[in-house]
Amino acid sequence: MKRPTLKDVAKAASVSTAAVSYVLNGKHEKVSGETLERINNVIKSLNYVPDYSARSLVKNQSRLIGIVIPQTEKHAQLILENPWYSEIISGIEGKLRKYGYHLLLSGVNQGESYLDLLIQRNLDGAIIMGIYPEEFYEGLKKIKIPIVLIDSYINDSYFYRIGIDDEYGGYLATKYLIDRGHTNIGMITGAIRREGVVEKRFLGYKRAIRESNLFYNPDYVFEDSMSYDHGVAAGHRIASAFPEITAVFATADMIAFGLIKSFTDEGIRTPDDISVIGFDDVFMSRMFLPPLTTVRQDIKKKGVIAAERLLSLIGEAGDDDNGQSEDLRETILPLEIVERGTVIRRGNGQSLTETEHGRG
Amino acid sequence: MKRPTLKDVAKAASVSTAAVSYVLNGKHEKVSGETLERINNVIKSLNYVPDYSARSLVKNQSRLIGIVIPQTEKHAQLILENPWYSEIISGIEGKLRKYGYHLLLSGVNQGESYLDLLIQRNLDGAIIMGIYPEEFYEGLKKIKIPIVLIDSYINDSYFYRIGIDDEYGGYLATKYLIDRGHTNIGMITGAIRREGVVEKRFLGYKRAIRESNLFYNPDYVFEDSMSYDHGVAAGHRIASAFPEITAVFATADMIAFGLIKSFTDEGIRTPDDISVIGFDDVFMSRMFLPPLTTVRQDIKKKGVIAAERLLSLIGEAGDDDNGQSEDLRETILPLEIVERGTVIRRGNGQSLTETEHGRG
DNA sequence: TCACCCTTTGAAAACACTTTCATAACAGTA
DNA sequence: TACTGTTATGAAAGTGTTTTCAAAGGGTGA
Repeated sequence: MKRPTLKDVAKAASVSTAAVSYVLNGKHEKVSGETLERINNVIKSLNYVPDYSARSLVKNQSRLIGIVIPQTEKHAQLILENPWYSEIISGIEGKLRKYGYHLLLSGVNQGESYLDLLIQRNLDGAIIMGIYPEEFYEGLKKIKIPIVLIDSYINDSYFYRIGIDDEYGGYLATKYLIDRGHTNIGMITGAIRREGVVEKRFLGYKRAIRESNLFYNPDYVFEDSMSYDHGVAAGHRIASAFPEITAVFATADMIAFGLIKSFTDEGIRTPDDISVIGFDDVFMSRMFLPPLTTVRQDIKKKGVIAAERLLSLIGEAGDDDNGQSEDLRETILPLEIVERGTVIRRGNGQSLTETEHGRG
Repeated sequence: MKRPTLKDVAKAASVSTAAVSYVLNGKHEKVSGETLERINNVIKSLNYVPDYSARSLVKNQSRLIGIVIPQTEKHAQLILENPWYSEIISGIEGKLRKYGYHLLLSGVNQGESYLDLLIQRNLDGAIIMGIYPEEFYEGLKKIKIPIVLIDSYINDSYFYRIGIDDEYGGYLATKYLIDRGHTNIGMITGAIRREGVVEKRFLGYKRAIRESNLFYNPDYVFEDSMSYDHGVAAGHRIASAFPEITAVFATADMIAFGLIKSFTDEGIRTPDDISVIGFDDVFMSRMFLPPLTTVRQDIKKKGVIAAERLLSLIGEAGDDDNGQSEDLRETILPLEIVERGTVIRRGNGQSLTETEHGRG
């Protein structure tokens, strides 16, 4: 009752293993119609399924795609808690499975051992999220495997990248607040790292402020982590130390949720007392109360496109590229502001002349 | 510049491949200290990493664990959007990686092809979430692979199960509302399927009602899907057709969010006008405004335990079981109500005598 | 010095496939 | 009938490991 092998099938159909292999791989031109049918019958009756390990060994490809998710050092746990990742993975998985590829999901801290994994498991490609040390990317290049980077600003034409214009996003959000009469605008954000998305959004924030001839106050940017908790902490800090701030740009929706929560606890109402704009438009942003005004990117689509790009690199023609050969190295997805309930026009009310520089 | 193989290492160290294999697999007793060192040096200098495909082929094990996530038929997309899954996967991944296992994540619809995958890829085990057709489980049993079922009520001692007492959870939630003076209690839920968690929670709901000598009204249970959207729809329906309902039990936090949202849109305040209790305590429940009162289960722990159980089944002693050999086939995790801001005692206020049977 | 035993080593088979290449079979043509 | 060309088939080599088993090596005791 052992699992049948290709050899068993060959014997039962009284053909060579080569013939069986041919039909398994759809090389029908190598096999006559009659034997084809015979072999197929045996396969079915024996319940034969090919062994990927063996196949992988000889073909040197695994039909496995690696997905890399950054992992906090503290918790040694995936950042999956951030719904952003869930959404993008959902997009990736859907596409990949359609083409017979499977997902190898790994949390990665500093890149370290992932390179070995890539080699050991013969991965056919990888989709990488997050920012890692220089050496990681160098290692990636050495292993000659198709790589798609999501939200990375690594300036190396070796890699294929899917992203958004984060600088513009930051600008958009900030400008949106400025246009609504806000002049003291805080920014709450994760770590501003060299060439990371956050840095770009920060740049956009500053550009909007300067362009409008407002004063850029470094004290108004609260940098820590892309987390709910940071939002909470920053919210309390703003409430107690910066009453003049009337609007904040959170560089992630999760941060915005934390902000609003702590504002609420402090008795500051959103948007009546302070406006908040987020970034991402994760699934739950529209569920939040009040629904979050935010800079929307199509997260799931990002995943789908990343998967398509990878497939086409592997040679599976997964790209629904309509002929136009744009520069495939870099795909920038559009951004838009979705207006919901957390931003209000300042000066809309009555008492603002009285307490011009603050919420009171 | 090809990737070095074990054979290359052997040659460079002028030993046989067997010796190299021994040190790779930590069989140090087979290799003298001197050669051990020499081999290790060569491995390092050649940057050698073993090929899992080959190893897998001969050892007939892959160090790969399958994770099965149910998938909606419509969207052919993972249900990852539900943060519940993200959290549990996060728990699983953390544990498994520590032991050198990797995660193969798949969305599965009706079970169909997953059985083949299990065989093809030589998976060492699988963790299965969701409910599938009978044949799927039959197939699972035939392939003799360690399987851990999460939240399943399949009554078959072949499988190892991790879950909670859903009936009790439903009872707990409903009783909590009853104890706070509510008598007309709605239940909003996903599909009540044979032997599913939802059915159990439903049973608990009914038990609590009967036990308190209240009238069980089938019209008060809104069955559709475990989704935010269903919550929204049900909320509107309750607002327009069932003004006498003063509290609802949502069998998933996601549903509760939808409910509260639609109540808000209808001008019904939570908890002042209607109380809502959820189930799960997903990460975002405490972030919600108002923070959601809910039946808490430790989702991440569920994942960790599932992983541990699987590891110990595989023989990796991943179980931190402190000696007691309870019935490992079934692990029931505790449940507790976390009181936050969405349930209020009825009759607490003043006007309730006036409009005794309704919100007004 | 020899026999014996224990440790260390290496040759080779096995794992389940793919693919190349040679051959067999066959029909068609001169 | 012999030759050519085409197609269908199968033998065998190769893929990178693990593991068994036999042999070599080295020490010990007599």
